Amino acid sequence: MDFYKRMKVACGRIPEGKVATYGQIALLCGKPRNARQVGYGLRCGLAGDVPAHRMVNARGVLSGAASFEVPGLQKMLLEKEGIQVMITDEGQVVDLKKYGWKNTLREAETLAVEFELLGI
DNA sequence: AGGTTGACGATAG
DNA sequence: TCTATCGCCAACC
Repeated sequence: MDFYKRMKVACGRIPEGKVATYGQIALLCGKPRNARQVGYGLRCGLAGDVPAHRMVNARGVLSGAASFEVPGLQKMLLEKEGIQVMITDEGQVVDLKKYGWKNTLREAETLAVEFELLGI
């Protein structure tokens, strides 16, 4: 199984105006304990052209903001999609209750079938 | 081959 | 709720 190829597909499913967590994507990719690899894959561009700005950690923090080309770019992209980004002592944060992607079990299953079909 | 790193996450206290 | 600590694992020295 090619984790990073799966990542590319899974990340592509995150709806505009929503954000997903690293752990959530790892789970969708069939490797629930590989949250760190999701971040690694994005940082190194191993997942190709994906909407990396929609990725936050489990607390809603834009933990990868510093890795974007321009400082503040991730925040800007999110706000352009209607997502409110707050500034707290933890840094730039979004409200997961409001903007977190709540994928259905059906979506997860569909994704799994697709991976099988693609042989990844 | 073995130690370190890190866009993470869960849990105990 | 906040902190400390531990588990995790592919990459990269």
